[in-house]
Amino acid sequence: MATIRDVAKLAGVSVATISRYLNKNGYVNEETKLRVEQAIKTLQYEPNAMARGLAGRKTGTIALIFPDITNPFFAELARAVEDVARMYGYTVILCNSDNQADKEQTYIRVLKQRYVDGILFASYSLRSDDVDALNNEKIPFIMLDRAPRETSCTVVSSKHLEGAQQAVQHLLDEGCTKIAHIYGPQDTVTGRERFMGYEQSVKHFPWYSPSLVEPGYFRVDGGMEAVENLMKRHPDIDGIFAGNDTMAVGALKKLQRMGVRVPDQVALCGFDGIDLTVIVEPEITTVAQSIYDMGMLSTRLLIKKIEGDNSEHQTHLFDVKLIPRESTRRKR
Amino acid sequence: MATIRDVAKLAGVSVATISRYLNKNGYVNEETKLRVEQAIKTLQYEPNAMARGLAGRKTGTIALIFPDITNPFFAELARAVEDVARMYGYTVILCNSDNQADKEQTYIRVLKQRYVDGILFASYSLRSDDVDALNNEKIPFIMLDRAPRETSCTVVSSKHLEGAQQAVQHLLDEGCTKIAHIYGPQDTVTGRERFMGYEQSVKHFPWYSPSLVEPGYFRVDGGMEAVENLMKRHPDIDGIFAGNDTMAVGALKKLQRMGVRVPDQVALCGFDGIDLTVIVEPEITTVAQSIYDMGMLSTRLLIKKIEGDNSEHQTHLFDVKLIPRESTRRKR
DNA sequence: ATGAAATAGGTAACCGGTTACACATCGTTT
DNA sequence: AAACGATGTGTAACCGGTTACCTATTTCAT
Repeated sequence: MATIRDVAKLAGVSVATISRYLNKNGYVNEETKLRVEQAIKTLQYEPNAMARGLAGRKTGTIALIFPDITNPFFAELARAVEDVARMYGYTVILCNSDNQADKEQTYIRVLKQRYVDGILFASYSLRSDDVDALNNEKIPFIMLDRAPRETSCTVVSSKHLEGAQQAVQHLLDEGCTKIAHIYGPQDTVTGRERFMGYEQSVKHFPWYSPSLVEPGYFRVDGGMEAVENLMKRHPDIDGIFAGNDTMAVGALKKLQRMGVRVPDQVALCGFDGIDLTVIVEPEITTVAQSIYDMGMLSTRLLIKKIEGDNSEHQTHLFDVKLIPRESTRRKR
Repeated sequence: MATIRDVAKLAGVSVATISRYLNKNGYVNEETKLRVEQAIKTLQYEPNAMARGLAGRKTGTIALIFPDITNPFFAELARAVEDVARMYGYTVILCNSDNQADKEQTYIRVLKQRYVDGILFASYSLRSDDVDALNNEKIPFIMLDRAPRETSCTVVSSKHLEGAQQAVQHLLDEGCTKIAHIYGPQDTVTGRERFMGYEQSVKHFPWYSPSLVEPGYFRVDGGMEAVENLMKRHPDIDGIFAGNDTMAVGALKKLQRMGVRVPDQVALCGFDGIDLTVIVEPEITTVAQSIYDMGMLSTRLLIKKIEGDNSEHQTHLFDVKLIPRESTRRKR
């Protein structure tokens, strides 16, 4: 591999000039520029990222930490992040924390050691002192869907509470008279807010009971298990709001296995808007988030921060949109 | 951030000793070791990965390049790779090439610049001269499922041809009398070999016709489109072998939309063994690969290579296993 | 007693970039 | 004509590690 000094020698200039040319800062004569370009080409010179990182403290890398690579939600998010990052010349390191706080911590350590320029958190084990620590280290980061303490970092999220209320209202509108909820991890804002939205929408009904909720851990198998327990306790449930789509898919699966007709006997609504919901039959009604847009915006914000934007921490809340599909289309 | 020299000063030794302690090479006295540990702790010292990479040419990073992050097959593969890498102290950079050759090339360039210790290719745009180039650069790599030229690199793959034949045989056993094939990209070994397996198994039947195959691009929507075209041309098809599971899922979806009963009217078999096949109803028969094991083995092989194993290039072929499910269970 | 081997640790060059600072030239302003 | 700013380029220190090479002491077999 050729080094910058080889190029300098061949072009008959000093390394500083090459560096200036590469980074487009400082003055370089037009003719010199041509000679440098020629030298770079003949030597097939590629600047060494390690040396660059070491000397300049910029690596052109951002990391996305997310909790579950098998959840299509994060797959889509990752694509958005990658697309934008690529556009700005950054590389993305995808880090799957597998919902384990220690993995997440390891990643943070490793990423700091590697001088990533910024971090996007779509994972949630982070406590507010972790956030403070990151702030102290001055490493730019953005939280997706989680805000341990609102003002201390920039957050990109959706209107989860509102969405959950829309979902429940939709089920009510379709004539459901006893609606259960499969909730996600309560140490996540997403899981918590959607739960709250459900609770607020149904608590004043006479049929409401705290035994109408079951955890589903944001996973397919969790959704299946939850349905089983719910239907055992309340065979007369006629509507289920699942805290995310993967759980909704699991719920549907289990309902079908139990011989419960969807939507006739039980109407089902999910949350997120991933493609999985239109792959199954019947297609599942869901509260769609603008996943790709969230990914794009957060990446843009992060890159801005990296490149010196010092504006205040902001919170961006995306609208959500209920998409009615077959799983809630009931004959009245 | 504390540096190695700070630690050296505090511990009252030279940087070489710290380095020796950190890398566990060379001799370090027990007492000295304790002082060093103490110093590291009080300074909260973390070695700088950039400097390490630059000086030692080892970064403790491996990259996994794959074509489609939305395909659960690669999600599972990625988890296996990550798990093993973690075990050996390596970090994984996940690179989603989105099936675009240029993205793949960009990644290779970027990864080389960043001194990744090794690369795992589950993507396939690589031509044999690319492979030669990698070999020349002496950067360890392993191909998953693709072997441009068998002897020039280590390959981990499955018995695709055999699996495809098993799939077709299974459909025949279940009484199918006209079997179509939805094939994957023909510039992939996987797509090609499964196609060949199908072709070899059916070409001697009187009902066989080249118009019984359609491309599905390994994607859900591709599978849907393919089914539409196939059924238009041959309404009497009673069996479909899809070249992978995502296409099979798409096929099922379309068949259901078209009012075709699965498996009664058309039996359906996929390939890969991803969880999606048991989420849909009916559950889809598939030829399962040992995805996780393939990921584990290839990562182990890669790390071995990185750590100096110079044995010959080998080809590891995993067995596949037909898993009969409802989508092919026919009343006879 | 002696020399080889094992143990312990220091010095300084090096990895391949970036950049502060110095210096030179040239056109423009006053 | 002197002063100044813009342009163009080189020198060398520095980023934070690794490691080759060297020195010194201890252990141990002969």
